[in-house]
Amino acid sequence: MSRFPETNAVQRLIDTLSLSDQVRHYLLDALTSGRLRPGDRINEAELARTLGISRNPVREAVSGLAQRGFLVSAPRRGHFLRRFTPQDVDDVFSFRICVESFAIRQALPRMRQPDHDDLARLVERMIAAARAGRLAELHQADMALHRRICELSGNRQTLRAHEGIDTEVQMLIAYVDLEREPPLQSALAHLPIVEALASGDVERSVAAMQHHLETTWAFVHRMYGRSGRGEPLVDAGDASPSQVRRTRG
Amino acid sequence: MSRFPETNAVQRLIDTLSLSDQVRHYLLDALTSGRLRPGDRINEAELARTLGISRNPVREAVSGLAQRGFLVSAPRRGHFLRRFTPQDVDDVFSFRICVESFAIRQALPRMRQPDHDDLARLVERMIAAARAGRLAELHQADMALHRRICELSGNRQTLRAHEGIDTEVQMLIAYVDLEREPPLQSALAHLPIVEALASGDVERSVAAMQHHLETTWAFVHRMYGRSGRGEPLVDAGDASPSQVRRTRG
DNA sequence: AAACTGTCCACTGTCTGCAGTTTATGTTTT
DNA sequence: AAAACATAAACTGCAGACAGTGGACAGTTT
Repeated sequence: MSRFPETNAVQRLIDTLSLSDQVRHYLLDALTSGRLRPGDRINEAELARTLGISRNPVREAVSGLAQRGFLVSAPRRGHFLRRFTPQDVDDVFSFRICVESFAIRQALPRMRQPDHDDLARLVERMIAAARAGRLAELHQADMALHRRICELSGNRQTLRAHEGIDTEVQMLIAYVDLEREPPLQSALAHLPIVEALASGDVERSVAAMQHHLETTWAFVHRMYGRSGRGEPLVDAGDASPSQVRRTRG
Repeated sequence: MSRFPETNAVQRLIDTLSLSDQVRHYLLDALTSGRLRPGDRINEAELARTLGISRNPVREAVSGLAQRGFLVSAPRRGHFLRRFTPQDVDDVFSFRICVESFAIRQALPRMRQPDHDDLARLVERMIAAARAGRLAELHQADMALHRRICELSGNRQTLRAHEGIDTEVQMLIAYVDLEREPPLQSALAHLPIVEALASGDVERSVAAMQHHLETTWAFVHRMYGRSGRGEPLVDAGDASPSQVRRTRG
């Protein structure tokens, strides 16, 4: 089939071309970057016009994101970015602790020196970025670290679940002016995890991870706790208070 | 708004109308029932003709299922039902143990007497179905029980994750003539879980659940272990050995 | 003034059609 | 006869168009 050695790489690039895929990434970026805010409606026709394409690829992307729970859809009315309640924060972070702890348990026995070095380098990058005030890079390395651990677990289910959680977390913090941990502190918070992993102590590693995630959780929770003690900021989709339903599998 | 009490039910029926949704359910059923077998191709046009609709709703459904990982897509070549390796079995079941254990931890403190009664009734139904040889009902109650526990956790992330796992498990066992646990034994295996929950002992409940899932895991694993010790039966999508890629978020 | 009814507009859900690829078939060449 | 090639069929990806529904607004009624 492929006579040219570089065909695979080229092929992959070409594959990425599918318009639906591009739209999906475009939308995911809009969601996680805060350009799209909770409750916002997604206008298929307008988006298609903006991107200079037809509505079909747009619909496929949007429909997929709805199936995955990142958008809520109201039949015949459109798709909306979810709204988040304090409970959503708790659900996401408690589940995240569950998943990433499990990832560590599966990853650690499989890790070799190069893997540990990898993680160490990521933390160094975080610290350097924090010192230099490059917040975007800090954030990026942060995500990469957590993701890497899930990859190292070798468990595709875990990795897949983490991807979903990761997206949710980014959506949660995207549109609030988050009262964040100080950058350097945030970067340093990952040191104990990587060190514990390097020592080979599973329980210590899990504990370190849990502690770190609980700290982050607390920061995010504080934001959502403000506008109403436990009461829903707005329940998913105020656009149609009674019958908005999440597209389910 | 609604003066008529049954309006909600009616509304739900009307909402269900979307063709994409219907196709999605149709396909999910085909996947989990074994009517579609791993490696099988999904022919959009043919499916559309069969259902008497156009290709658009079909594409939306298929695309969504691919994004959720239930299908693999090969650009310009089509969508295929995943193939499964022994590792997939291990990944799914180990992760399932992680998720359902977590569900119990969150659910138990929230459970009230009616909830315990609910679960007890489900187990009774399983036992009755097993004794009567109604395997379909047994299987259905089994799934309902596990799902109910995730619901009782009150954690939407957990429930969502469980839905994905549940689908994967059904796909895993759908097309193999599974060497199953004897029906009655399978039904009775759930008793310790529900009893432990009723006693309020979290650790005992978790242990019971883990034991049960490990037993099931072993049965499924045995099937996949046969055709090659650890070697992939076939890796995802032999249709295009080199460049099948999973549609990712 | 408040509630109700009817009309208009925007948008979703779906269909048909077309272009470019991939796969299958048949033919030629060695 | 097997392999390579050429041609035809089939399918995916995308575009454009249409019908039906929901929502907003204005006019009307009580």
